[in-house]
This record gives sequence, C-alpha cells and structure tokens, in this order.
Amino acid sequence: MESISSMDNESSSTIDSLKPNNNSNNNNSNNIIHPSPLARMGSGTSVIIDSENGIEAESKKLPSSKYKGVVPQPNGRWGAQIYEKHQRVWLGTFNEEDEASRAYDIAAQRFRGRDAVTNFKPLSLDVEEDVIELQFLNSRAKAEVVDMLRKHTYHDELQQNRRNLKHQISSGFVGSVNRQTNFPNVGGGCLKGMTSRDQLFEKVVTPSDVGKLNRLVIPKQHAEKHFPLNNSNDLSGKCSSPSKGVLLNFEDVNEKVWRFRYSYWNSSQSYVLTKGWSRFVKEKNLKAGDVVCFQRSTGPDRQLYIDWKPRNGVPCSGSGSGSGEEVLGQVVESPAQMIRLFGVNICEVNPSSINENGKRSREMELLTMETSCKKQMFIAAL
DNA sequence: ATCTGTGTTGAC
DNA sequence: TCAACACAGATG
Repeated sequence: MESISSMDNESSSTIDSLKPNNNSNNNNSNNIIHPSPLARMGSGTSVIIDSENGIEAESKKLPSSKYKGVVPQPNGRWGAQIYEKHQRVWLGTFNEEDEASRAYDIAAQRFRGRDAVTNFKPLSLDVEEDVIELQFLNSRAKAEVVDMLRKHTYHDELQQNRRNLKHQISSGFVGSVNRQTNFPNVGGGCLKGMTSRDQLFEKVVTPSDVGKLNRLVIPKQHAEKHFPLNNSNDLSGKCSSPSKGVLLNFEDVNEKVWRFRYSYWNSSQSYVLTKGWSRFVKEKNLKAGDVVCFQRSTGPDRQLYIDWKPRNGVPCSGSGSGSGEEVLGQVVESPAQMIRLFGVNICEVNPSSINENGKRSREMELLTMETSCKKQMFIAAL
C-alpha cells in the first residue's frame, strides 16, 4: 500500500535562494496552464471523435490540473504525487486543487531541495518563518513528511514545532531543540520547560476496536466528559459539521499527529473515533487487549495526546493498570494528573512486545523518540 | 457504497 | 519524470 518504499533519509537539501517562482520563472509549462479539453492527450485519453457527424464527444474525461504534481480524481478531488527513483510517491488526496499543489511543493522542497520546481513561491532563507519551516522539513525523513501530507497534519505539526520553539526560547532553554520537552517526565533527563498533562482515561481495546470496523468506541462516560460533541469549544479539533462529528488531533510519543474523526453513531448509540483510527491500529500494530491512553495538556493549547501500551506492558502512570488482567473493553480510570508518561522505561526492551511481523514495538517507538531528541539537538547545534 | 491510490502506459 | 486512465482494494 505504501508507495514510499524507495525513500531514504538523507537529503542533500541545502536549500538556499531558490528563485522566486511566482508563475513566471517556472511556468514554461507547469503552472497556470488552463488546458483546453484537448490540450493534453495523455496516454489514455478518452476523447472520442464522432466521425459520423463531426461532433466531439467527451467520455467522462477528467480535467487536467494546472499544477505540477497534481492529478484529478474521479470524484472531483485532487491527488498529489511526486516521483523519485522512477517511482511515484503518493502525497494524498485533497479537496482543492491548490491544496494538492501545495502538498506537492512541500514534498518537492523536501525531496529536491534547492532544485525543486514548485507551483508557488518556494521557501526562502531570507524569510525567518521559511527558515523555521525548512529546518522543520529537513529534520524529518522524507517518509515522515509524506505521511504528514497524506494525513493532512503537516501544518499542525509545523505549528506545534513553532510553539515548541517559542516556548523553549521564552523559558531560556535554547541550547538544544529538544523534541522530548513535549513529553513531561519521561525517563528524567533533558526535560525542562515541559507542560503538564491531565490523564483523561484509558481503554483496553476490544477485538472490534482493532478489527475491520475501523473504529474505536469511546466509553460514553468518558466521551461526554472529555469530548463533548454538542459544544465543540472544549475540543481542540475543528468542527466540520455537527452531524459528521469533529476532527480531533492527537499527538503520540513521537510527536506524530494523528487526526481522527470523532462522532456519535446513532445506530449503536456510541461515541466513536472513525476516520484515521485504522491507520493508528495498523501503525502501532494494536491488538485486542492492548491499552490506549488519552491525555490532554493542561496548558492553554489543550493539546490532546494518545498513547498505547501492550496488554502485559508496563503500567500506565503508576495507576496499576496494564497488569494484563483487564476484561476486554474495561475502562481504567487514572489519576487526574500525569506524573510520568506511562511510566515507561525506555532502556529495557520487552521481548513480548516485539511482534511477529516486524512492526515497531512500543519500546522501539520510545527509542525512536529518544533518537529524534538527539537528532534535534544535533540540528540545533548546527 | 464510495473513494483512494496503485498498476500501468505513453509522452516528454 | 510526468500525467492519464482503469480499477483493486481500502475505507467509512
């Protein structure tokens, strides 16, 4: 499914002074082309000429995009894609054509650095905000950037990154850019300037939570307490429409942002996380009996966090849960204030959580987090 | 049932 | 490298 196989981590992107690209330098063919229906005959064009009466009939031909890296979708949406090493890398689908083109631009700048040909004005080292974004972009693996684009979380993560930077600067913690500062009290060490969090609740996931239904049932009492749907003010996500629920952003231990649709299903009279949930299950390789934990920052941003631990994994927040004796579906209430982040010892690898298909284990995730911390410190030192 | 994004192809 | 098209398989 993933088409990002050929991606590697290294990038030669010394991004500097890209020429302004406001559709004039760069537009010899890729920008602001408003193709006539017959302007481009792709390999599979389906324009049919009715030779009998000379009428040109068009058989549901999709409109070409005026943007580079953007392709039409049958339902009127737009896909973005970029090529690398003879392979297409899919960047996701978007409602708006220019949204797709901006996704392409971001990918192009990450993949091709200063050589990137973009639809819009590229990031410039002369603009402070752009420099921050370039640093953000280039400190992440290509696959990670692609993932953010596909999940439409790029801008949220970038904003989060900016907030962290500001916070570190204002707290005088500028020696290193430490991604771990977002995760209070993890393993001690380099954790100044952190924000505290409320533990909201945990749930031992059921087979149907990790099965083909692609949804997580949020127990009613927790849903109504922490994620009230009638008043979206309390939710950090953006309200799309009351009937369709809301989109909620949760951050995991790797500072990866997960966006889930949260709504109420009348049919089963339950609150559910739907869209996006199956990705989480897949990536974390969640199994029935594992525990997902929800937290919220006590700070003004009210950031939501999500984490998980294996069924027999380490205890969560010293609450005594996670001992492996839970009944499926049982919800574990935890102390109100988070003291440790799930109490995980990131140095020990628990063999039971290394799963058979080679997916990243819980410990590996935390080690990744530690690595990324070091990576950021290195970057900041440059 | 709907939609995404992959397989494939030909143009450039 | 790139976009067009068809459609399998993922998603809701």
